[in-house]
Amino acid sequence: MKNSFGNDFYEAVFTIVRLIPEGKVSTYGDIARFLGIGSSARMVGWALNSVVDREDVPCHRVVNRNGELSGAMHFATPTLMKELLLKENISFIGNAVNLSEHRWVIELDV
DNA sequence: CTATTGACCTTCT
DNA sequence: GAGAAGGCCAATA
Repeated sequence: MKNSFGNDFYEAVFTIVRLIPEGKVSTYGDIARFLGIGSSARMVGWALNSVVDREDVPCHRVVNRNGELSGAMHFATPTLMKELLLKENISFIGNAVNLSEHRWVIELDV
């Protein structure tokens, strides 16, 4: 079946991450769920791993359910992710993002 | 080809 | 409320 993303789960993730507005962040689970949880949130991270070199996809705007920068270690530098988020005026709670203020909800209802 | 790990989340005990 | 286990799909060894 040719779902909107059913063809390429990866492209779907890239597309959504690319649509993340500035100063907002999304979570792996939310994205995976939006796609239909057909592959688990894990695949989302793997997909992003292929995009770390691509500046078209702000992987730094994607964090885990806890708001922690889980994939920060996979970036060029372990602090690059935090730095980028800080430049976006994103609030930080210790080592995690303030999801209460920057949790971007996918346009499911909007 | 089989086994293990991996940027995770949900649910049961 | 906290902790542990399972599940999902894919890639790498």
